[in-house]
Amino acid sequence: MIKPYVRQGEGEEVVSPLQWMDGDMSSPDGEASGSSHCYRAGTVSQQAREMGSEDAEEDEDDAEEDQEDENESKRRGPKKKRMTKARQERFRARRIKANARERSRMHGLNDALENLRSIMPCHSKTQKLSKIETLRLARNYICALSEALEGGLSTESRAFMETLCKGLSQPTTNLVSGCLQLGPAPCAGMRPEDRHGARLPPTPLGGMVSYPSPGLPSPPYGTFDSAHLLHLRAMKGGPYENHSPNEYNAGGVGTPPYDSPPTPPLSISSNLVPKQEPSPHYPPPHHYSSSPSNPVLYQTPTSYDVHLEGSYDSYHPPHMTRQITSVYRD
DNA sequence: TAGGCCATCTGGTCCT
DNA sequence: AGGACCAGATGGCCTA
Repeated sequence: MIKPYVRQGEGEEVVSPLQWMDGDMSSPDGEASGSSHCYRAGTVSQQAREMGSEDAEEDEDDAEEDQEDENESKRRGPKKKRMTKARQERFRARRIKANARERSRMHGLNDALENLRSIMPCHSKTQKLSKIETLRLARNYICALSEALEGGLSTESRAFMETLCKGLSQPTTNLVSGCLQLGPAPCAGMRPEDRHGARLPPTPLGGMVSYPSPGLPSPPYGTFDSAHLLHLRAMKGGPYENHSPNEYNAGGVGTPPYDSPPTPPLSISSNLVPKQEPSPHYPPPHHYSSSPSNPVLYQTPTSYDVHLEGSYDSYHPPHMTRQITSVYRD
């Protein structure tokens, strides 16, 4: 497999297809580029045609121009300028510059996104939030903090976490709840009766009632940066009452509808406790599907749920080992 | 192997 | 003319 370029940061020079396409038309590693790899096959071959040798170009230009003149006379708009070699070179140089600018622009965008990630309440170096999830979580975070500021939401309440998790994918929800050392928030479409484990009595939201699972280690999802919330801890918390499921969607802002299901109480008292040693086999996989209208959405009950509300010491899915290991190194 | 995520290239549009 | 921004296309990588 020929790579036309490598990503930056890997110690190799970035080579654009346009650069190696020029000259002898061989790829950076010396292979002929004819069939094995064209970065954008159609475009490259088209450009190869445009940038062919001057002799061939002259002949073709003459022939093509005759035909083009016929078409041109029927066509409206400005006549297309002939691509002289000088124009082609200018075009190519401009294109290369534009590509470089676009690259750096996207790098800037990614840097900004990385900055955003770093101030998210959930931060994991290994299980990095995707771009879309970062934006969703950021939006939720702002909403949740706004509610907290207005006094309607305790930062320690489960509702706070639910607000954080609105519209997030199940893996991200797990990450957030893991950081908060909560069980995963139940997803829309998931019936309460599908959740295994003991039925627990309702808890006053915002209270510190805890239903700890015996020996429940904190999942290695990442770290919940409690410093983000410290300044809010002194604020009055309160029941999370007037929160309609779709209020955040009123402005048509992206996040899919979230039907808040009845939420079984879980331990929410530990979001500010020191990080515990995580289990090396956490989390087990969740099944989720997504659709354009509702990306998070369906979670089949798994043994994970059993473990969350009971003991999950015995759950060691071997196929998760790699992910867990990497997170564990975090 | 399919699907998600990502980086990059590219052409179009708008603006200066 | 050239830069910024955008969206579509493409292919690589990773994970379930």
